Amino acid sequence: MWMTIDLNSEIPIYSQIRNQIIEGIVTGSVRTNDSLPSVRQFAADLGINLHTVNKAYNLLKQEGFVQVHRQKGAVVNPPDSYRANDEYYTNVNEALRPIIAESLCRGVAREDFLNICERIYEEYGNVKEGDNNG
Amino acid sequence: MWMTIDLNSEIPIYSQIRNQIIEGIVTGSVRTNDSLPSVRQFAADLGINLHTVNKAYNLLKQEGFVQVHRQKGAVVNPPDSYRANDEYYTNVNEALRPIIAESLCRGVAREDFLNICERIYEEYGNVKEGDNNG
Amino acid sequence: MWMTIDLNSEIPIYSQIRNQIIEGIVTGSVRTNDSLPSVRQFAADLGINLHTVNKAYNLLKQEGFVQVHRQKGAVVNPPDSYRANDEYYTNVNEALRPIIAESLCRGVAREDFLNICERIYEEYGNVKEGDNNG
Amino acid sequence: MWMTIDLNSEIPIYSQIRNQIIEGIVTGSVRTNDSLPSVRQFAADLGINLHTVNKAYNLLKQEGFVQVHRQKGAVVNPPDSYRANDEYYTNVNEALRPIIAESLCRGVAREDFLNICERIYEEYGNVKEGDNNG
DNA sequence: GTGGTCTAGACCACG
DNA sequence: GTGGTCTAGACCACC
Repeated sequence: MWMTIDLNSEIPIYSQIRNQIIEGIVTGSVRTNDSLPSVRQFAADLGINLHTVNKAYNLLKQEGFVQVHRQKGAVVNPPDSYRANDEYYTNVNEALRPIIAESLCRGVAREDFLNICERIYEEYGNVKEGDNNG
Repeated sequence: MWMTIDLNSEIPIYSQIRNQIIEGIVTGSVRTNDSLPSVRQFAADLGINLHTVNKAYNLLKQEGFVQVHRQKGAVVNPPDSYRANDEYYTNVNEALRPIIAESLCRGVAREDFLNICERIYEEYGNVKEGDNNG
Repeated sequence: MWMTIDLNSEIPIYSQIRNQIIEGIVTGSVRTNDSLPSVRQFAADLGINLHTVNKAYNLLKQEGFVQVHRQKGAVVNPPDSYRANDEYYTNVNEALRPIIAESLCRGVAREDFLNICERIYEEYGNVKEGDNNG
Repeated sequence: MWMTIDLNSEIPIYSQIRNQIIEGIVTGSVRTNDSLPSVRQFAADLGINLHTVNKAYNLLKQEGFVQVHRQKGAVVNPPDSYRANDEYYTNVNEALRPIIAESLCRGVAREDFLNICERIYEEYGNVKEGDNNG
């Protein structure tokens, strides 16, 4: 499967998995109703422990991205299940504020910062609201 | 000192300290050549462990924001010491990518995301490159 | 047959089947001496595994609700076969205690909780003792 | 600590822990801002694995009952953090419906069922809304 | 000292 | 075969 894990990263492995699955949803390589690989399969492929994959899946479940199924494993929810809500906007704000503060502090112009964001958006192919899957 | 620590936050206390000192540099409440409070003083004021403040200072030192003198304690460097470099741009990109991916996934339009960023910039008073302190 | 299975529910499918058959007895859509569908038939109708239906039937048998014949399949017992006994009262108590504890904890007034119960009773049409079937 | 674990119960150990801590909040033996025992300590006391206790604490955290702290461990939230909301009422309904259906089916009169509930309420000392702690 | 992460391996419930 | 639970033991981050 399309995924690279950096065992030496500060980011926990389960977060890396979670992030890349979300990326997959954005880029269209993971679609609504797709089943993710079984925890055992995926763990074997990535060379990590099955519990680590399981934790990633449970995190995605808790965030509304997937539903965990007895037989089919983790199945990707339709986009409506994880539409941005107030809680999410709060979280984004809290995540962005220190990043932006540091950028300002380091002398990065607002335009430059916004350009970085735009470039990332373009990487993801300018997916628009509602087009990401389904 | 102007600082609020949330002991219940998921963000480590030393990161909260580091973030707020950077915010202070951005807003001008912390200036070049200012001495930060001594670790003992600061720890006592915040009601936290001395080692925690020390860790925050060492992080800031490592990132170029301050210099640690034996006598004067942690002293804020001039802006040139921590101008954005390639390494920083790499880090910002890595930090932003999963945030933007999740926003896309959750159906947040690019314009909305950029507006959130702009609003944070305005909170910081539209500080421009080079104006932040000194 | 009148039954909806939620494959995504946390409740095991065999429990869902068992619950809905009990509901059927309460509402009168399943009567004493009725034969339940054959495991094969039922499994095919619901699009699930044959073993799952079998497990539900065995559970119902063990609880006294049905009898399993070789020919007629699962046949609904008369109400006397599954009248509440001490064991049942013990079970109900054990099931209700954590639910009530949590309600209290979350600030739900006793009257509100009892009203919820009453409303469910009314959904089931105020069936009275002994009137449920037969 | 006041807690009894039944290793042979169908109810997972982590659920038993979670239930009894909620009971503790209701009866007043666990109060707002109390720290629960450390996962290691508690696991040793109960003769179970530390991860099992950890899972219980994380469940309580997710449900709003506690906050997990780096130093103080799991700290009980004020009642406002876990006031009943619409989601909770939905869950209660779903939990009660099969219990009530079975009671009806087994010939338990509505009054008897409500009496069972009342008796449990009295076990918990007729705690009223808002009186449970704080 | 605390909890968080990860590994390894077992058994069970589910279908 | 799947995920869920539990155990055992390791290392690390935090304070």
